Amino acid sequence: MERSQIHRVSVADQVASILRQRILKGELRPGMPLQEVPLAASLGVSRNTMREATRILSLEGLLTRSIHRGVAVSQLSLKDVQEIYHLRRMLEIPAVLTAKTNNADVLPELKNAFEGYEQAVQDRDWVRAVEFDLQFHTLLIRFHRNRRLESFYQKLIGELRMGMVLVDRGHDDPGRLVPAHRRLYQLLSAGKLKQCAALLAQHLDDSESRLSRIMGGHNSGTNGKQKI
Amino acid sequence: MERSQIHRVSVADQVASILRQRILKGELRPGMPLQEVPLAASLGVSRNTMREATRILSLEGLLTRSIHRGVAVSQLSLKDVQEIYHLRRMLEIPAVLTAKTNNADVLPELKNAFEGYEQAVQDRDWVRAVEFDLQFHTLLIRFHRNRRLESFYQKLIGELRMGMVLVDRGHDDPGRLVPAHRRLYQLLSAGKLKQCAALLAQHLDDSESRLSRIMGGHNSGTNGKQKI
DNA sequence: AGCCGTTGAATTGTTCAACACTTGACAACG
DNA sequence: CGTTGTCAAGTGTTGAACAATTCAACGGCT
Repeated sequence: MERSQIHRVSVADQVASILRQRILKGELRPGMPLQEVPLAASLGVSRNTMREATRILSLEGLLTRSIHRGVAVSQLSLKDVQEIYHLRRMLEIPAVLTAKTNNADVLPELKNAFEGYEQAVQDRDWVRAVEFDLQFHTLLIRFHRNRRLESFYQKLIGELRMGMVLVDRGHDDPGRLVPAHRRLYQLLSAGKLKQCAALLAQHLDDSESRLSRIMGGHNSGTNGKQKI
Repeated sequence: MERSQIHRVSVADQVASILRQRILKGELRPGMPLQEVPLAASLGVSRNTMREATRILSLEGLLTRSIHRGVAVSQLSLKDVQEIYHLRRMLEIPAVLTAKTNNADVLPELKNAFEGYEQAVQDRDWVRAVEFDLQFHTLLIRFHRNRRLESFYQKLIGELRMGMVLVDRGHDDPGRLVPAHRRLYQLLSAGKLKQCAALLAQHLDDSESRLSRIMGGHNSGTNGKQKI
């Protein structure tokens, strides 16, 4: 009868979590404005609490504040995507290269992640697929054994998810880059780190060009407004 | 008569800036608890606004929230220092290695930074010295040309400053690692990137061991309490 | 004396209502 | 047709209140 932490979280944090999930699942689309009063009322919290929640999410990059104009779900530009992938390359590739010894605990989780990915793709559940995809890469970062880096990386990934979820709903045959994960895992567990890093670099390039192609394609199709 | 941005910042943001400065200057020492009501009153703002400000700073890592127990200025542990220096190495060294072409605009700023550093050390103004020291390294990061990375790095540096300012007040002959900056600049502007990277690695090692030695030394001397 | 439950003040978490300020749209006006 | 004034809607900020929780002090108990 010991709970590691006895559910001691403030309401503001819970509200932030709820909104975060909604954004990451694509329920709240990029560009969509959020009004304090109705939103607070719909969740049964006060306006001040809602403001604290939006403050949290805006510092995470998921919401964009514009003074006296309200908050809106952030919109990724192509430049943002470039920037984020630049960072992913910079962080993930060294991660697998330093993975030689201390991977005993991470490997099973990696396996679980790519298997869940494959399953989700089979089920045509794109939201879950994206989730597993990015969880796999987050696990790679764990090789660095650095909490701050991990939380920074997860912030990045959160921003990406926003963009990914809403394009994957379309078509664009996702799951084409599924087998890469399995192969990455195999190379990693075999200790072939340089090969793994090379494949990862290519995989990231694929992923980036795929995402930015779609985003550039019908940019105005997903959301015409650029404001806020 | 065009101001790029016409002073449009919320009170909460301004309060956060003020507190941030006080923390970074060492006026508010690590471990020190901050009470909402007196603090809000002293700055002439309401409690809610003060709460938004502390929310901001806690997400930056400068303050630590403990539910129903209040906020306190964060305290760096030795493990934190290790973690941050690990990241600094991971980010700064590749930065100088990729600095070959696009350094025209950064170099003058670098020069300005290390000259300001030398001046501050001559004046025995440790706060300013630390500021210039870390500004120099922040400029190195700029070689990556990545806004998100820069703001992440600055968050890291903010945490370090907290720890540095309060140990430098002591003795420990700061300024011993002054000449390194000048030399780094010279190597950089001469295009000797590999030498520069090597020196930088050594410089970071020096800096880390110096800081952690002092922190480990009279840990209980600077602040006995470990709570919150 | 030492242990344990209770009490109560102090502080934070949250709500609520009010007002000031800004924005954006619309209509009146030249 | 463009400019200007007006106005509603929404955010920014305040102040006061109440609920929930912590912490230390108190007092009874063995």
